[in-house]
Amino acid sequence: MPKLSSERMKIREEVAALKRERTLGAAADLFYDRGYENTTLDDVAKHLGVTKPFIYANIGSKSDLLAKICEVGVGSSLEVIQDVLRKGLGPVESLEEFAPRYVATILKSQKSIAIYTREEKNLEPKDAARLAELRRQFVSEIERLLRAGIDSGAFRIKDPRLSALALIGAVSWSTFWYRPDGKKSLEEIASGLSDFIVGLVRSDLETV
Amino acid sequence: MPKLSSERMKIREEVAALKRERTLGAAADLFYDRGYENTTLDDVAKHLGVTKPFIYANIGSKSDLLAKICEVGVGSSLEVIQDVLRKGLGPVESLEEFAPRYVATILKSQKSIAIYTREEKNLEPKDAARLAELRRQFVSEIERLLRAGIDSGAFRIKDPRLSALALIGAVSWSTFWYRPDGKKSLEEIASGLSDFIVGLVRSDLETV
DNA sequence: ATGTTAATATACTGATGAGTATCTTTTCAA
DNA sequence: TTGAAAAGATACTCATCAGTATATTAACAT
Repeated sequence: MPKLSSERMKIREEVAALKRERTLGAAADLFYDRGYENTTLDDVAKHLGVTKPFIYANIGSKSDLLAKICEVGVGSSLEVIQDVLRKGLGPVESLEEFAPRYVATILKSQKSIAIYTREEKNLEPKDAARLAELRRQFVSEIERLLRAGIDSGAFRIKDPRLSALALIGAVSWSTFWYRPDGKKSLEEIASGLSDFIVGLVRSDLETV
Repeated sequence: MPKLSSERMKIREEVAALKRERTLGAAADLFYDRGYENTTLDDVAKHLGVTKPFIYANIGSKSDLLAKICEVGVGSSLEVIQDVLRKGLGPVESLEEFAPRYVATILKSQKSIAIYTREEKNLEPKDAARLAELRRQFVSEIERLLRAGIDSGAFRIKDPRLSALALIGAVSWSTFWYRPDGKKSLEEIASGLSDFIVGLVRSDLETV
């Protein structure tokens, strides 16, 4: 193996990253439109203008591809809540910062979330377990936020866990009906859904 | 073909119905646990103690099986909202009657709804279109109910369509986390989620 | 320039599973 | 009882793909 300058290494890595990104993008488009089992690796390769071994060399097996696509959405959702909680704001402020960012993140990673929801059973058990753990963490952070709001009297809800699941459901479900080219813009939906959520739990609002 | 008495016909039909019901049940269990593509018709037949031609004779192809399973949940949800609206109650009363019945229906047809959500891409286009139309009708009935409540000033929400989708999402999402053998009973969840929904839209409640 | 290695394509294999043709058993009317 | 038809099992076919061994081309260090 020839020694490479760090400059060249950098380019190599960037090229590799680009290939992975494009491959994941093409695969996500196809998995989203047709479903995982109705998409062959040859289809994905064709859409990239390459052939199957290209995918195996750069990403790995079909289920590796799926796992990497699924990770995007859960991963970024978790980052949002953790980032908000890290600031140590009060429950109302936290929720008001979290809600619009969360909805926007979900809509932006629409395909990833939809694919994860639909195709979880096609993940390798190892990947499924890893992602389920991320999801579990996410739910439990939201629950923690809601509990704090209940304790402080700022939220009108009773059951923090059930409310967390309902809230997550209301938002996650949007990945099935949202169309980027629809009447409402991403921003309008994010703001509408987010008002809905905030109004949902806050006890001091008459109309949202 | 020998002429059969109507009595005998009745038994025949009941037997056929029983076979279909059992077959759909076994298939739903397997599709729910492993996913559609990870379940073979031989698996389904094995769980029924029969062989593949039994399924073809009584139901049809694998995707017919899927379509019939998916229809259960959407169908019964639609029935609930239509039944409630038929009574011509006010928006608040309608919502209060609808919510708990809807959640209970969804939880009872959990597998059907989860399978439909996950496996829609594996339906024949014809079946997919038919079921999508049922779903569209359902959303639009809920939207109508919410709009009535907004017009009468009883509901705190602004956008009836977005709220309908959020509400449906909050409930439908439960099919992914609900476990019949979990801590909370179906009734507890139905009541909790339903209070959440009602409190969500009503403007005259302090705490739900 | 040139030899070496990395990247990618071509062309294959092997397993799988939906759907079916055919054989066998059960049911039941007369 | 019997024979015809309905129900179902056995045993196949045939297409599809994930994954890979091998051949080819491109990149690049010296």
